[in-house]
Amino acid sequence: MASDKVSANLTGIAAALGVSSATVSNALSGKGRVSAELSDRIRRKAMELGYVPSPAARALRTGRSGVLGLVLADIANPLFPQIAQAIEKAAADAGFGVLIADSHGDVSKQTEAINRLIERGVEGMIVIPRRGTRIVDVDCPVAVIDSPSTPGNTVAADHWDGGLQIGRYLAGLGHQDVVIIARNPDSNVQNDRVGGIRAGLSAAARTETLWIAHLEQQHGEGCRLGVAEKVRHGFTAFATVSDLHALRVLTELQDEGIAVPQLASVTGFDDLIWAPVVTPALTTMRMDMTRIAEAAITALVRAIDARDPAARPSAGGVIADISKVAMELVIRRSAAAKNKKTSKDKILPVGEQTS
Amino acid sequence: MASDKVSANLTGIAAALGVSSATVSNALSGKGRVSAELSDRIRRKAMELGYVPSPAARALRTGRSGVLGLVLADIANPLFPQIAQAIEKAAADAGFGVLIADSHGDVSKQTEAINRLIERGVEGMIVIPRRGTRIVDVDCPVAVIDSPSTPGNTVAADHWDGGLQIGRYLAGLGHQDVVIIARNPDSNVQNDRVGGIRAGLSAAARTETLWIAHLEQQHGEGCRLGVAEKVRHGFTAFATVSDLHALRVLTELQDEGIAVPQLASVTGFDDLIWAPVVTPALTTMRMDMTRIAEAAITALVRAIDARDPAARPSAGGVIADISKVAMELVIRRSAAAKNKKTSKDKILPVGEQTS
DNA sequence: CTGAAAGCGCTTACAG
DNA sequence: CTGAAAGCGCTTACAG
Repeated sequence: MASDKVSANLTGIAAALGVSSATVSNALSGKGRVSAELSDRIRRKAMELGYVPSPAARALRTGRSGVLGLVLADIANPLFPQIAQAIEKAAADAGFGVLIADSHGDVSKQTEAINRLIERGVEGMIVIPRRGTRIVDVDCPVAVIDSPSTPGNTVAADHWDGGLQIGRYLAGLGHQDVVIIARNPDSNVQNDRVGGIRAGLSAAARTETLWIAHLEQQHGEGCRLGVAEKVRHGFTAFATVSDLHALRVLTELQDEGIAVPQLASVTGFDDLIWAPVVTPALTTMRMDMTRIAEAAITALVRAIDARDPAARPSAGGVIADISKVAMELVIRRSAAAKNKKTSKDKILPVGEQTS
Repeated sequence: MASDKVSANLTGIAAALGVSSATVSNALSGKGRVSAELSDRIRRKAMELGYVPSPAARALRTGRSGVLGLVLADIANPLFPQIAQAIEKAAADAGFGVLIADSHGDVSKQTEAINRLIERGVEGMIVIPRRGTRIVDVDCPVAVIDSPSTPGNTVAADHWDGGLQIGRYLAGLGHQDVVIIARNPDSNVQNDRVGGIRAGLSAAARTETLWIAHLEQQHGEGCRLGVAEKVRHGFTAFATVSDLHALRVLTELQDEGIAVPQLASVTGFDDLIWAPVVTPALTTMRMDMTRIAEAAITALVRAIDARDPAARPSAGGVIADISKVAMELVIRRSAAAKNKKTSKDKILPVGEQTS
């Protein structure tokens, strides 16, 4: 019964067995300096007493807490679940726990959040920074996940290439008039995606970029995007930089009686949770969060291990690997060939071709 | 410059000032046993040396890590961002850090996740359990956030009442034929919401409940829900148990040319990120995550503090407070009075009345 | 008001 | 193969 347990520690196990705590430690850590027979007895006794090593004592002794920090500009980001899940998994696989800190999109709080994490003894941190912020001068290794265009970036999806793939896909479907939709021109990620989309369309294509932040500044949050109007002006496709925008475009179009994808194609980005379940299901770009998280954690752990323990324990700095992870096109039904009435239940073959 | 710092510790500060480390400790912790003048000098020196207390040493000495665990059935849940953000904030305000653990929806991994957290020295944990799971026998205080109908629940939104409010609202709008949509009949949260909705509708109402899990079992994930068919059979409203389902219903209806809310009303739950930006914006129920998180953290911290430090340090157990936090109806445009063509840009007055 | 000392639970050279 | 000892950096009675 759990209630019979006494707080077992190394000393307790040692005493119960009449051996030294050093031996117990060696046996349990499996460094092989203890005879197999004694090791066995020690392990059994540890089990029996429900021994859990004290992380505090171990951390104090070794100087390693086994904990990483995850700093997010805004936890409420719809992509956050995927990110957090992937980071947590990669960290756990590398033997680390992860402490979260939310900077609530506020630059000054980002610094606060970073400091809180340091005060809790993290050995390194992953930062997904707020647009335009630069992370410097943190007293521990830092891996930044942002966009390859961000200085000091460590890993990122290849957002530009993702845009390129979408642009080419749309071009391949015959679209020549496309509206590109993003939120904020200050975001490197969004700019990369927009640039890629433009580059992927045919050179002769007519293109127009809508920045939602600008629209909302004039008409208030959640305002209409005026996409039906664009269709009337001959645009046949809407390439957005996020599934959230794609959804907004899709429902606005449908609400105005414009059939998707028959009369207008819509594409998103990120393969967010609703992308596969809306009607029509969204064609989108997916990033491999698992690989991104693994790359970030690998770089971080390498930096942590490289730190000379004899030197300043606080040796920090941003890891600049600038490695890019490819994005993958997910073809569903919200984008179709221009001017071709498509059967609703048929998935179009991909006619991919360069502009 | 950061690079000039030597790992400053209490002893270092003490040595630099020619005082004892006990005095430095007392001065810095502000317990007031040190003269104001000396305290000042100590604080200045600490600042100058960039002193950061060692969390490991403090934890080892005091037996308190200052860290809480957050265990989620599935981080990929769209509600997770709100939850994590609120928990992180409430924990930080109470002086705790939060370590995350994802059980990936898997029951056995939930136990693993809990153990990992304990091995990292958390003083208590918040668990948002997988459907139907019961948390028992954890060696530290546990606060469960689930549904008030879940045994061992600590705090929860009042899901049943939320359903009741939606049901009454729809009844007030004149809806007599409503389809209730949920995913999984094993979920207490979903059952509470469904039960509440039914109770809120007029006794004479015709009601039908669609379980998405059943549909998908037959027709595959992301299959059509067949809502247009329901409209043809005289149903005028779709009360769903999540904005994700509401979105699915909305787009399917729109895709089939059925105008929302003119021909069919749709309601959701949780006020997820897209609820305000789709067209028409979703009428939904919002839960006050901040209050839920605060209640959970408060109960948890109380339990942690109540633990007799002289007794088993592992004294655990699930806190059963069963407190309920009211949900709030968010009226937007996706639900409207039955048979009344509404101007698209007008928000309907609430005609709330009991069945 | 200030200090000397013990001890939290580990790990790691170093001896034997 | 096993053990005695030191020490990680703090906090906390206890003396003075």
